[in-house]
Amino acid sequence: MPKERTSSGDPAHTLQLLWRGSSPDRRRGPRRGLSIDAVVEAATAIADAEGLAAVTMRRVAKELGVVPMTLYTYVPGKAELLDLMLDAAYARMPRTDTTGQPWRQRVTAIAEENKALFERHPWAAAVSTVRPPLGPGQMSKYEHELSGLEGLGLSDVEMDDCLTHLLTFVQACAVAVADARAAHHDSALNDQQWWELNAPLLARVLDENAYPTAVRVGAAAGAAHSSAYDPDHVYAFGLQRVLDAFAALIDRRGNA
Amino acid sequence: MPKERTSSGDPAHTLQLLWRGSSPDRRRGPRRGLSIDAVVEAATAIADAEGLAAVTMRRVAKELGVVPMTLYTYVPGKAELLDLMLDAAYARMPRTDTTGQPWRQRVTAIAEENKALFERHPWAAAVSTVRPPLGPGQMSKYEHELSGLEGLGLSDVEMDDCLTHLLTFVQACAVAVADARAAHHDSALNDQQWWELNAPLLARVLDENAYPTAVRVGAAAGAAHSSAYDPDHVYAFGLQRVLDAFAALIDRRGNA
DNA sequence: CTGTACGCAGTACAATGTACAGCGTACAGA
DNA sequence: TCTGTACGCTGTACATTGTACTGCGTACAG
Repeated sequence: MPKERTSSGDPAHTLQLLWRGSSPDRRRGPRRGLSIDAVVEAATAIADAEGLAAVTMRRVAKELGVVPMTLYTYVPGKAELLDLMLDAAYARMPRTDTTGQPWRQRVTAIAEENKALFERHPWAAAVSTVRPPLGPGQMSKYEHELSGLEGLGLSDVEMDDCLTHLLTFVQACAVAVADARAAHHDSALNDQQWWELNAPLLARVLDENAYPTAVRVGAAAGAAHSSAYDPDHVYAFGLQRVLDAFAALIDRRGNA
Repeated sequence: MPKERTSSGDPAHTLQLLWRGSSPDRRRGPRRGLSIDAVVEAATAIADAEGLAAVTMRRVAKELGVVPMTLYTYVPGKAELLDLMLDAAYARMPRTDTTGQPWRQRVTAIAEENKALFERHPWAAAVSTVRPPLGPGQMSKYEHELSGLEGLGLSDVEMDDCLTHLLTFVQACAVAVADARAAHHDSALNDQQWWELNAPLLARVLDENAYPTAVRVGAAAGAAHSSAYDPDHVYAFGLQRVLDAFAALIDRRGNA
């Protein structure tokens, strides 16, 4: 499926919510029983504990002791709620100060911070960021991460390119982890069990002569990690590749 | 959201479907009006034209001139249908013969084949592959792509690692494109229009002094590509990085 | 004191995957 | 040739989702 969050609402209103624009004038009527932050916090708690699929308007409302429709007086819709959740999560990310450290450590720190984000909030990997939440959290994150890439001799455009490349990689890893978790959740099998169940069945229908390389390499990879797909290894291996790639780009620039 | 497809059904049955296991004995009752292939083909046609969200059991059934529940006599459920769609798409991928070419061209060819897959079938990017469809299409694809990585001095495990890294990257790019398409579809705005709408609003709430690097780099990146996010550029830039990374790994191995 | 704006609640609807039960067909065995 | 049964297909039904709409009561502005 395409990812979640396709806010079709009014951009101005969404931005006002993200930046917590003050209420325009004195409020009439009964006092508000909740706050945007409370709604976002409740939704985030549910998502952290049970995954994004558990975040339904009814569920969030129940958690807050109100009826579902009440939420719509705080948030225009579910898409905007996801925007707010994501920007709040960005805002809460610890931002390591790596000034003075060698660039590989600085880039690694950026990756680790994002990895930690997705470990604390696995659902965040599943939220589309092609139209990012343009809130203070996102801005501050972007500012912080770009700072880590300054002084390497990269152009501004290359800095953005490299950051995008790095974050795309980390998010892709997180998506895989989240998918595995979701599959585990509603198939009652974890990845290893699933493979152990399928391997012998596959061996029966698979002609080893037809796929010699696949069988050989697949066996080697399966033996090397405990399972056929080891997320930690994919991340560790991939991060080294990304660092090597940046090194090549930086060297090229330095010699030019 | 987590991605689609969490087949909770019987693995043995799913494998039998993927490999088109013959019906065990002589059939009784009325003759079948359709075939698995027809169902898979119809679903794929809908997904290609209107996205994965348009693929509902009711819609597929209507396209085939049957009632929704009829599909369940061909396929155990929607998850398995997605498995079959994906494996069929894998099977149909053109497999370029790159024997004898330099390794960069061979790796590039693998990337391009996958990019083409996602261009022809954008929905494929949104289907989770942490538990891949273990069918003939997937197997043949894996065999083909591994062959392209042989003879580089990489170990079997490294071949698998590199392939995973490459495919993860290409799929991540495709996911972004698919997300943008989906957002365009149900917000009536394409990415460029969305940015043009948000940029001036953002400028009003954004303190330029608080995010100097972000504003500077963001402006440069936005000016360099026509939009703030250019999928083609992200792919082209990223592929070069992946190739550089592989080069570093291969060189290291060669010198070891 | 009163009118009105606004927070909150309840009902309602369309869309989804699919469980379940019934109906009719066409082959297996007589 | 006749009949029982396995099986393809249909129709109805249900739980779950986001959210539009309507009504009620509150608390501040005048």
